[in-house]
Amino acid sequence: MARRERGSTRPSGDDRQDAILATAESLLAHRSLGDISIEDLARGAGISRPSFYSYFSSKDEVVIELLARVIDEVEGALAGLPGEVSSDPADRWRKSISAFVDVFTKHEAVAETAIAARLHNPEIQALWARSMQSWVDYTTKVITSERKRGAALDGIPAHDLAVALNLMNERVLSASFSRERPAIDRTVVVDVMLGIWMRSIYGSSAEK
Amino acid sequence: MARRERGSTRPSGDDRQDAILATAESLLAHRSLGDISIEDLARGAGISRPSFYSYFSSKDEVVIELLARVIDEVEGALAGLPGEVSSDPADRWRKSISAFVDVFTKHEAVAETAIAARLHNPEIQALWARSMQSWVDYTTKVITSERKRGAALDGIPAHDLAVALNLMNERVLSASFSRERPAIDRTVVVDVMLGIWMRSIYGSSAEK
DNA sequence: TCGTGACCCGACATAGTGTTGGATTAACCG
DNA sequence: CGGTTAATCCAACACTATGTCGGGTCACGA
Repeated sequence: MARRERGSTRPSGDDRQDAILATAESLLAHRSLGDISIEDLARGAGISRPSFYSYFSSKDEVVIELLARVIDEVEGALAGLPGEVSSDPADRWRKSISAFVDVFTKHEAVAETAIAARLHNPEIQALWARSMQSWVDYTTKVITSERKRGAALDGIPAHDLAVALNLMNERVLSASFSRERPAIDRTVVVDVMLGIWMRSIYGSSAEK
Repeated sequence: MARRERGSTRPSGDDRQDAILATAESLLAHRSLGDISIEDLARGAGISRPSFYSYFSSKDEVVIELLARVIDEVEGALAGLPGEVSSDPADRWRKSISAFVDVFTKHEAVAETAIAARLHNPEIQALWARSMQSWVDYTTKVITSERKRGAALDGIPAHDLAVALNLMNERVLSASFSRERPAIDRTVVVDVMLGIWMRSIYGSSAEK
């Protein structure tokens, strides 16, 4: 909000802003936010450090803008998911978990940066929370409808279950991508997560 | 490593080091590591800022020492857990999850700080990883033995399952304690986690 | 009492952030 | 086509925090 107060006679304004964002995303692929100075971002965009502040008031504001764009994509990905249960529940859940994984993969650097930066920045925290909330709401809705038709187990409140499973995905993916240890190999990570989702939601009967 | 090079004629040396650690832990209860300066730690321990460097080479070194002490406690907690299956599996898993939760709760500030600081410090990352690895190894061992006696489901590799469940606990607890949203209420968080563990390991038959 | 050495801190060097005010330049218009 | 305007730029400054160095200080043992 209020990230530029210049007028708009000159044509170069928005281009410069985009250049900063592009520089940030490309630098974040190789270094952490803390290792990138505002000077680096300014130089990358072809402007001086003070001029940076005409476009963003801090490094975090840049991350916020990058994250905001990813979140728009998240909302889109969710809208593309089936609202009703298809013939094969496992297939449906795999699709939605894969959608989550796809967003995470495609914007790996931004996601990792946001996860780290939210710890000291309430605004980033709020944005990330909004994104997670979208997934949780969707998950809760589907679990509830599966329970209504008698396919899914009761016992754990649907919302709590949805929160735990989505937080698990966030953490497990983060560990897999950043090659921490312990972690799950990238090649099987979706299968493992899906397995836990199926058993937690439906019980053992749902195993493949 | 090599965190003090003074000799040891004067008696005050180790006391000062402990004073720094105590100051750090108490300040971390209210502020994040980034909001605490070395000056704050030195003042709290009754020494000047330069003298701080006689005991620790950076703020992170202080965190490492605090975390190392917590980890010693973790190893102790694990040793106190039953190695064999008791009459009621759910009860046994509740005990081990509670042990994890207890450590996390008791050293909440250190745990949260370490989780945040590991993102930019490989040594903290390694220490935390070692702690998680302990839990994962224990979990893997128990799952395997439960499978051998035919009580637990096959399907997901035991190690992968153990990693995912332990990472879930880490993330879910962290969210509950720091009052993020979405999160699970503290009063039910153990029940929710236990429910997912039981269903993932045993299937629906294990529900209470 | 004096020497020794561990310990302490004043003062410095460095690096990054955020701000300011005057110079610069493009667009517009009379 | 030169003059006015206003957006844009950056050199230089102020501030904060980190990490370092070297000389001063104090307790102890001889």
